[in-house]
Amino acid sequence: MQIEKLIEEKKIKLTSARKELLELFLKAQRPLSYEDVKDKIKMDKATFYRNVSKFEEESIVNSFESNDKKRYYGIYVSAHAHFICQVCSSIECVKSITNMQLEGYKIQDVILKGVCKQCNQRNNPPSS
Amino acid sequence: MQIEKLIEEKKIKLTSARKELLELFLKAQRPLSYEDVKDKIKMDKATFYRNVSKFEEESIVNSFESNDKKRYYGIYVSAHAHFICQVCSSIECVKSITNMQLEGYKIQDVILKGVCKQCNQRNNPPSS
DNA sequence: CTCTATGCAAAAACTTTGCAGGGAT
DNA sequence: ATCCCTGCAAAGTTTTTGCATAGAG
Repeated sequence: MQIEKLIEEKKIKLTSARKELLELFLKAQRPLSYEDVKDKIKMDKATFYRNVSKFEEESIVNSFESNDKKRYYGIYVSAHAHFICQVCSSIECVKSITNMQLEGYKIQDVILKGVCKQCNQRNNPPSS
Repeated sequence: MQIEKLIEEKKIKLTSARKELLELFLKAQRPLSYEDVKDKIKMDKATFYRNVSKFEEESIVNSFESNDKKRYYGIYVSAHAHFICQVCSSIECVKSITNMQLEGYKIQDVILKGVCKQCNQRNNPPSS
């Protein structure tokens, strides 16, 4: 199974808390905050933060802050952008922006901020 | 002068605190956190946060979080990306990535995360 | 003069740390 | 059996709010 593989190659133990957490991240298909996670599974905040921190060290997940002040974590997918709507705070994965390059730099994550399709249409309906 | 123009068109008062703050943002040429600001000018945190929040409402500045947990604020410049190094936490403005577009979305800011030139070279020297 | 902005202090929100007990290898 | 992980509680950090005073238009 995918999760065992993710962990086994790294030097950390696969505990049941970690398994639950990674399963959730895989299922979610979008980055999650501690608040999101604790609504789904019973897990102490210390355990959550210590584990995502460990996962980040091992490059299993990456994270970023939204405009709602919370940090969001998700399974690391290279060349995969996230769009954060400044109006409704929704987060979407954007697959079309993949091969961005900057000479000499290593780009690990791309975050786009702005107004999402829905909010955009709500404020500027196509008929106007 | 630039600052009076920025403010006068908006519906907020130009106080001396706001003037100092905007001058600092203009001079800095990079986004600043409250910690950066209070090292340069004497300003209470409440005043800082209330003002940058007001500036954001008026689209005078925009903001984002770094990986150091702090929020950074700067004069709003459209189509202007920021690169945040995950190793040294430095922030750089990237002018070469300007015309990114996503059908139906309004992109207001682009944040790139990764490893900057300097840290990249330190870990993978060109000679190796 | 009126209404908004400021500074201080206290509170809030999110994240981290210390410690004792529990679980994986 | 050992060493890392977990949960709880307490502390830490950054940001927000309440209130009385000061300042801008």
